[in-house]
Amino acid sequence: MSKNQNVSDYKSTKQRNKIIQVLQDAKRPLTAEEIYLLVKDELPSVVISTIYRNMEALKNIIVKTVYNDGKARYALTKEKHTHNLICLKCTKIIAIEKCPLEALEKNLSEQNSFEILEHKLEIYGHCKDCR
Amino acid sequence: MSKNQNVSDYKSTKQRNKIIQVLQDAKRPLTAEEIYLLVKDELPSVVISTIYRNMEALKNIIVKTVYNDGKARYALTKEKHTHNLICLKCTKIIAIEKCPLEALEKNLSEQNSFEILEHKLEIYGHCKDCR
DNA sequence: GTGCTTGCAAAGAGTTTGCACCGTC
DNA sequence: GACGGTGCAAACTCTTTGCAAGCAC
Repeated sequence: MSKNQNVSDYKSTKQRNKIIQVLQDAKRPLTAEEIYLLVKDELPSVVISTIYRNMEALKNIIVKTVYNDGKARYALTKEKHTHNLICLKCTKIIAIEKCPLEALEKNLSEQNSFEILEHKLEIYGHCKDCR
Repeated sequence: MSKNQNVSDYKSTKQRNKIIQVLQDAKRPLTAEEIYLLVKDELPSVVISTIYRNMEALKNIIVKTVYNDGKARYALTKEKHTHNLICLKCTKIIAIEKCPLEALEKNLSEQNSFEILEHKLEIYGHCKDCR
């Protein structure tokens, strides 16, 4: 029944705490390397496998999404569920406030006898500045 | 101005023709390895880099989507635009007939001053047999 | 002290690329 | 015959894993 604020049953380490803080501060999902570089600012000895292992260890509070560039992005699930508009020119990422799928999942689920657990939506195009 | 049925300006080779045929016959997006194995049935000497190079060469008629398992899937764009329900247990893939986003793109585009060129939607959960 | 976590190094998976030969146009 | 396509092998990127030392509880 133990349940800490952030990490439920995991040990609290400098690396883990900083990783969570980096994700909390992030405005958008981050790649493992982006997390690594931000953590490294404060903990220079950290290695990238520590990032990957924590993404696995903390998977209950993290969502992973692989983008079309082949790199996974990670974000805290406690942050509100978002999708992104991704600019193909400048790679800017714009969050969509309201998930457009909530209303549709019930129908999809019933029509296909499929229990929906999660979904991935990314929209690619050109942002205002790059059009 | 030359424009063939399938391949517009590209050379027609045994490998390329078979790759396109495999994609035309496929009921769902295929990984490079799946394409490779199907092509190999008929052309045993084919190598997987030929698949990847053709995915690049034919990118005007192919859509690539990277799933959360880190593998890219490829499908012909001429096939009708689909999204998939992906079972997390048996990895079965069920196509969704009607794109639920068409109706929403206009709003999203206007609200964010974003020119939408393509989108990716995958839904994960448990299929009828795995629930 | 026990067991999870880390750093380091090496291995794996998926994908890309250099090169010489081959086949299409 | 020229040029793009292919097979082969090696390289590259992202991610995962084995191991011994370190740290949290």
